[in-house]
Amino acid sequence: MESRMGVRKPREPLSRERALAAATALVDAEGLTALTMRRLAAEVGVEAMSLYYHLPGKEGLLDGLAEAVVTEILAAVAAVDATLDGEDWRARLRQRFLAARVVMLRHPWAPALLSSRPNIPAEVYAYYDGIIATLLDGGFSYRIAHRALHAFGSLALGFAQEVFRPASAGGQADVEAAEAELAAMAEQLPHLTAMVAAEAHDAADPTLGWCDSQVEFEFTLDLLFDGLERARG
Amino acid sequence: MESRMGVRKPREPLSRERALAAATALVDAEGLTALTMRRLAAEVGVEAMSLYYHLPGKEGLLDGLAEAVVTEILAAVAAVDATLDGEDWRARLRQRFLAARVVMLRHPWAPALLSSRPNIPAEVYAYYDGIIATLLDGGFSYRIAHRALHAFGSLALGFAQEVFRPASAGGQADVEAAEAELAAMAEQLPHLTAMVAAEAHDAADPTLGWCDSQVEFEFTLDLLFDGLERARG
DNA sequence: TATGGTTGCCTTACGTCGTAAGGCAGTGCT
DNA sequence: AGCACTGCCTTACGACGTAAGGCAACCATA
Repeated sequence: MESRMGVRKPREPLSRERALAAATALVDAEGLTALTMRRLAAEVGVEAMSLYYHLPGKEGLLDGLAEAVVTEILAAVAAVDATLDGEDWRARLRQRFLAARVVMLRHPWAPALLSSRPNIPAEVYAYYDGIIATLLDGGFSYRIAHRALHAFGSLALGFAQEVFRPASAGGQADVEAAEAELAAMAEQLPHLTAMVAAEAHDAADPTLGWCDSQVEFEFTLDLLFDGLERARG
Repeated sequence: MESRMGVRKPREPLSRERALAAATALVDAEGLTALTMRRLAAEVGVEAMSLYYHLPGKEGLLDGLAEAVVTEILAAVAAVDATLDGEDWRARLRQRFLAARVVMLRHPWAPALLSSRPNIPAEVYAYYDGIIATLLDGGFSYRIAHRALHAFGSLALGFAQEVFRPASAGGQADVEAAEAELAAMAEQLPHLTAMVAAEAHDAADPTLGWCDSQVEFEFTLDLLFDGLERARG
């Protein structure tokens, strides 16, 4: 027996999801700089400090936003991928990237947000796992799959920072946390973890951007040079 | 006859250059978030508001920082390029990129800074002009040179934002200002301006990142796919 | 030598930001 | 009845960028 005293619902109680949805709408409409705690609070009809009951602070809010975008990308990619059963790796990868791009165009602030986040959202790993899976399915070795990921750069998520690794500014703890997190969901990222294992990176670098070694850089360089030479006409 | 009354110079009077040098040192040591007007002022032994005599505000400070990094890149690139007279385009481009990368590794904050600037520093145009010159010298058409620039992405300046164009948030004025600026130094950017003219972009898009059209995106995609296919082994 | 403008730095103050600390009404469980 | 918890609020603090204005030292000119 639920209480049903008023025809007017006084207010549904606000949740992390509602807050994040409002934040996304705000940022879509007015850009990242418009997103302040007070402003978002006003947007959902609440005072600033009330947000802290549902979100762990501004950074947590931004993390949530980033997570939400990647989730949206994940969904879009999964949708197109499901329609491409018979296709080869090129067609599949192409459609994946194009689908991700559509989401990015809907949220132009996403690349800047993602590249500014000190810790990589967990969903990003899942996204990359799907790319790796497609490559492996296409007959690529772990090594080339790895290098391909680097080479794709900004085509995958709309941004790329070859040199800069935000985690490097965050100290050792963040790296360890990222490692632990990655290990925790290893069975959900079979291809990624297998690739990392196969590549046998130094233990300190188990994510996907830090191994910005000279060799990755030059591999991409040569890939592009070769392609351009052929296109020179 | 200059006045020379004291053995002790009371203080040399602080300049834009000294302020920018201090800012660079600060950011190298403690990251972009440590750069505040008050902190920088303290660093050069002055009160915060005194900085406004030499710099037009925080944004102007960041612009100056960005300009300084690109200038450093420009110098490094010019130095190596001078030693590569007989080499082909591949070797020259490679050394250019690697030289730029060294500077980036010295200033890990540079990609984030550059990608966050609402207006592209003028020096960036000069940098791209040099790349285009190398490509043209290597026998490339303006069209392929243009697409090559897009394909290089983050290899050139350490970052790339395929979708996001900061200027889009800045309104019309910024685009016009950029156009005017570019036109003003057209004779210093012969290859860039020639390429833009040859490509006949829509008048609204004369810079280097905005033409992030589907075709550029897919060109890069195919370039990489072709290269990867050959590397598949 | 007196004077007035310019240069370089300072003090004070305002509005905005994120958020710590604590209050207070409503709900549900014991 | 009592109490804990939930969800929101008020107040307040320190840090930020910067507008407004003051003040001393310098310099050129009369």
